[in-house]
Amino acid sequence: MVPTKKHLEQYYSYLYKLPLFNNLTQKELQPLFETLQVRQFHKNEIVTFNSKEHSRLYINFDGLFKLTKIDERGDEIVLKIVDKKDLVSPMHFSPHYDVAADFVKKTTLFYFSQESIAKTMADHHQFSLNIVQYLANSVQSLMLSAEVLQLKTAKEKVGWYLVHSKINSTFELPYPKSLIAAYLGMQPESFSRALSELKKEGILLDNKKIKLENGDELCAYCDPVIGADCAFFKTPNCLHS
Amino acid sequence: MVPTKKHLEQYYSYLYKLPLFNNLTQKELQPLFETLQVRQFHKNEIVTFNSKEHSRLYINFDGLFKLTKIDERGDEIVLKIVDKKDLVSPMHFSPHYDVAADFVKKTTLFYFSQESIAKTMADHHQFSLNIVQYLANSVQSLMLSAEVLQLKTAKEKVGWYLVHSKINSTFELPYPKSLIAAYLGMQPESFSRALSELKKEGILLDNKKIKLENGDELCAYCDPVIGADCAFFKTPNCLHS
DNA sequence: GTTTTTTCTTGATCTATATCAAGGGTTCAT
DNA sequence: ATGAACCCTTGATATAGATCAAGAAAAAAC
Repeated sequence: MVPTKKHLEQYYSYLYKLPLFNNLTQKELQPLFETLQVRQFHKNEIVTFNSKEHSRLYINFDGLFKLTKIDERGDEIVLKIVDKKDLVSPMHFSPHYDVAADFVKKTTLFYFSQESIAKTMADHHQFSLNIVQYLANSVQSLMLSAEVLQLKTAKEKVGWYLVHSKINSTFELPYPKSLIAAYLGMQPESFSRALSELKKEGILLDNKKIKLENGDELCAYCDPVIGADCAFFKTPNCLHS
Repeated sequence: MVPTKKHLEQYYSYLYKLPLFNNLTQKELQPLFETLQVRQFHKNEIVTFNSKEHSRLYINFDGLFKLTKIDERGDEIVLKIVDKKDLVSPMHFSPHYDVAADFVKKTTLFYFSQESIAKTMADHHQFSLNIVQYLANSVQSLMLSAEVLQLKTAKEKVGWYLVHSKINSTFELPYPKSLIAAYLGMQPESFSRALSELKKEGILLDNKKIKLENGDELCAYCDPVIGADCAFFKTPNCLHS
């Protein structure tokens, strides 16, 4: 899909603000931006992202999808919830690896071809650094997920997710509970039961809004990486001080 | 530790062959190699790798260790088994993330400071590309681990690991069973029981050597990424054909 | 080559979470 | 407003793998 001129200006200013393009000027980015492509996916569509047909870098402009793997039995893991401004780069996968993009909402993705990205990396060292930063963040968040999924109990997983929501998105659960449950590697029933356990500790979920009795109940479920973005990080009240 | 001149030559030719330095000449690498540092760790030593004190890129020259996270209860996950020639780059972690390096054998690590690496990336675009490749591989192998750990049963996990060993290391289990069990997120007892299940399918482990009755019994546990390195990949006998 | 230590196996039991089943809320379309 | 999906919750039951315990085998130390 080729976007209209009018939209393009709007798209460029959206892109320009993304961390991927940090410390690069509009002028430097212009040649890359001119290769921008746009594609829409409808709700419930499922697309296989492999490096053969999707040797690209995708940016979620608007919408929501999950990156998943499904096995022969139909069991699924959610590798990543891809919200607005998030990236996915099948261009970095090996030719034999693939994941499914499962669209939760109607979604508009931007993408750049592997060649455009490679050229921009060659022309602007800063862009290479940004790509490295993006991949390093991906590595770290996958390591953190592995830790959460393997070591935490159901209640701890849910508590941990609520801390994230508290710190990032102003006390609100950003997605349906069943999506979060899948991301945490548990069944919706277990998620629900974990929530009722947390209620006993003064942590209440009222129509997706997190309500706390004292305000510090979630600190027990925090980790230092997400904690660093908390207003109370390393104050006497914080566990990571 | 400053290595002697005699050792240095040997070290350089070792390094030069690593994928990290693909498509770079000895001459291009010389300035980086001159900043090489070496450190030894003894068996059972545990070191916290965080980006504050370990803002470096480590290369395992000789020995074996595991990258782990341990929680308050003492439960551990193994994020990666780091064998000879493998890399770990705490320099890419956020300042608040850390992992433990738990040395299984006496180990000699090489390392380069973040500054040396950054300079080499700036001077040689190819080196940036190699760093990107290394991180992309890390992302992919973490995604694959997540899949294996979450979706597979104990027996399938062990079968999957045996396929790896079969394809990479000539039918031999490279590490103690308890280490592999930990890497697969299971107890040694469960590993042992899984092995006896596999025995019924004609898959026998005789003193770390994998013995198969017909030769194709492990194919059921293969994945396409590791499968691509198998001699029979995409032949009629292969499940991924 | 014998002892000591570590690793592995096997059996009995326990437990957290999955699964199955059914009812209660919300949201959306008409 | 009313019905139809869909999502969530709660209860009963099942189960894979953990834990506990003890013995066997292998490796390391002397």
